Amino acid sequence: MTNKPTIQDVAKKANVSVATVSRVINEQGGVRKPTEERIKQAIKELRYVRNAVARSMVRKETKTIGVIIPDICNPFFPEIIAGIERKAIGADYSTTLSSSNESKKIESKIIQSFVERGIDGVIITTADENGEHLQPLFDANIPVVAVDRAIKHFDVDTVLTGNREGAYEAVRHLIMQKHEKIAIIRGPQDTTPGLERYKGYCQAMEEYGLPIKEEWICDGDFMEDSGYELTKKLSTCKEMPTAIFSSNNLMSIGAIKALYDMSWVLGKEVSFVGFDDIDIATFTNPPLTVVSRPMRNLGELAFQLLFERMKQDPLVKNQKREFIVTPHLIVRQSCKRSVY
Amino acid sequence: MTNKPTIQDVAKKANVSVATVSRVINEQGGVRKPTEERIKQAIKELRYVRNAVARSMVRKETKTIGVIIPDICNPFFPEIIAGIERKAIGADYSTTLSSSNESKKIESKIIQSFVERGIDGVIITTADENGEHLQPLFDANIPVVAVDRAIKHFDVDTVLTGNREGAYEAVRHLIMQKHEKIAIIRGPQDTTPGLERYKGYCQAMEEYGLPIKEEWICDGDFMEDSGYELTKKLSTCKEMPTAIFSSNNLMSIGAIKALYDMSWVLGKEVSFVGFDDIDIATFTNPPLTVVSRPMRNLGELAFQLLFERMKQDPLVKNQKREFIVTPHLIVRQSCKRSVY
DNA sequence: CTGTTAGCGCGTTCAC
DNA sequence: GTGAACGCGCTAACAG
Repeated sequence: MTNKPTIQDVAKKANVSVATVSRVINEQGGVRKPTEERIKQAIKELRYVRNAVARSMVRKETKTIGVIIPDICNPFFPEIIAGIERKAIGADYSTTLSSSNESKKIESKIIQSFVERGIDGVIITTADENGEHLQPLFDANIPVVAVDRAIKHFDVDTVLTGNREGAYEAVRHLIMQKHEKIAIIRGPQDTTPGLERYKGYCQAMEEYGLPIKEEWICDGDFMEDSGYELTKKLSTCKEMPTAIFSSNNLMSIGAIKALYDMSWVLGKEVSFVGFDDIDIATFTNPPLTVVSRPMRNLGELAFQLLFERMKQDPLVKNQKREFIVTPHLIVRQSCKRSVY
Repeated sequence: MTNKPTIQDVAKKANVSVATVSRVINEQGGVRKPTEERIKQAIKELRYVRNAVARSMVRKETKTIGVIIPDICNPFFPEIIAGIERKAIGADYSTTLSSSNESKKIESKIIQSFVERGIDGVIITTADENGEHLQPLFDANIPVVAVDRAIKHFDVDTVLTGNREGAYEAVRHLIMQKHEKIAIIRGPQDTTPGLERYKGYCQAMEEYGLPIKEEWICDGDFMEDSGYELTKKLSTCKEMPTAIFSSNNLMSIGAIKALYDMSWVLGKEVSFVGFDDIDIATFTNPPLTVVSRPMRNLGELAFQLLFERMKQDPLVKNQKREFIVTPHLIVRQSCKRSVY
């Protein structure tokens, strides 16, 4: 960032004023053809590139959006990001990405940095759904879209999945296979996905008059290790479950690993359904039945909503919008009830 | 980004000059305690946050680095990114991420946008190793670090993996299991990883005096589908290979899927080693032997190198540095030579 | 210790 | 059609 030619240099070289150069740079028209050519020539010769910082300064926009996610290594999020970026690049926005590692504190810092930088909008899967820590964003009047997890403290556009329905369908599927003793590995109950998926589980169980033993309810943290540990724990139940519902992808991986390690035979001694599809699903024996959702679409939708906000589309003013994308069950073979 | 209080407002409220406010904001010292307190109070009351754009304008740095990768949905890259971000956040840098989708054209656009935005440095896994399209970065004097793929046209710090050694070890391992007919699913030969891994394969084969049939050499594009298709193709060889070496993670997944679909029995009719570890590796039957590498470290190292460049550390001036991180073989069971 | 002021590079009136 | 000049918010001399 040194000695870069400025609009001044171009103006001088082309024998015009900076105003005229600015006009052709921004394609505002109203410049005679020959002048324009001269300017373009100068730009090329000088290798001039416009300075977005200075431009942001006067325009009061950075054409940049911030994205905050809790864990970039969970394959769910790269898909979301890919969706966001796809749309963003089309709208000529850059994407600044940060991972909070599920820490509210880190998230606050990221937010601070975002508002300092004058980001135009934020898409966030928050580490803390209370959301008071998003205050600075609202102070600065920066539009926010929540993805996958809601935000309680503020009214923001939100893109969620049908968590409850998805979980309900999954458990119902288990029940249809004559399962009655179904355990759940829950996610954090202070997150929308964690709680709603649990509710879906309960709903299905209740609807079919099935009892829910306390020992079948395990609390995980959406990470692989907890899936592993909790599955081991489930194997020690006084009343052994014949099926397990796992609340997310990473915990499913852990769970399956545990099953293998304990020789608790999948699809024979115990059935399994997980929320979110995973690579390993078709490699286990039998393949895993899972709840799947169009992740890339979630990201695209999120950007779309944010974009409208950033443009201050009058149509969407003052109304919180909530989109719930419907997931669907991919039935493979891990739920068949066989001999027990 | 509207009506935000400025340093002026704070100055007025605290009855001092902007210079003094600037001093406390930047913790430069030389301000009497009571004045400082008054200013801090004003900042709090006004909810003032400093404007990084204006600051960048005069400081001529944005405290932002740009990261370009070819495919965010390849789990290899999120790990890299996690490593970069970890270090970056510690050094108080933000990270702007963009995915090129392996397109040189898109990559050029991203680069253009980066230099316009006055990014301080770039970490890139380029879609085109020739690298002429990186010219604008050098025009603008922006330091660059290449990760995983080299850049030919310019001398830049580079972080690579021991691709050849890794592949060599993998193939050698196969040979030690008495395999002689070993096929390779190659990556693009105009990429360092693609080419070097192929060289490692050749080296091992030659060293042990094993012939390489042309039909055993398949050209993939590092994506899952090509792994799938090429494995199918391999099954039609006149002289069937007894082992396959796959050049990357995604192609490995495709390959294994193909094996399953064709009932070409893994670990029995055909052995397998892949470059890069993958989730599914421990779920296949038998589990997959793979070449593994410390991806997060690659990212951390890359940032470290870039950081030194950005600080213009005189120690590193004018020398291109190249780091090669050694991979290692994780031996599982997919290579045992059994009955054929 | 604190204040004044000159830019940083650009977009935008408002004249010409 | 084109140009001159102001100001965006801040930092960095330089004065006091």
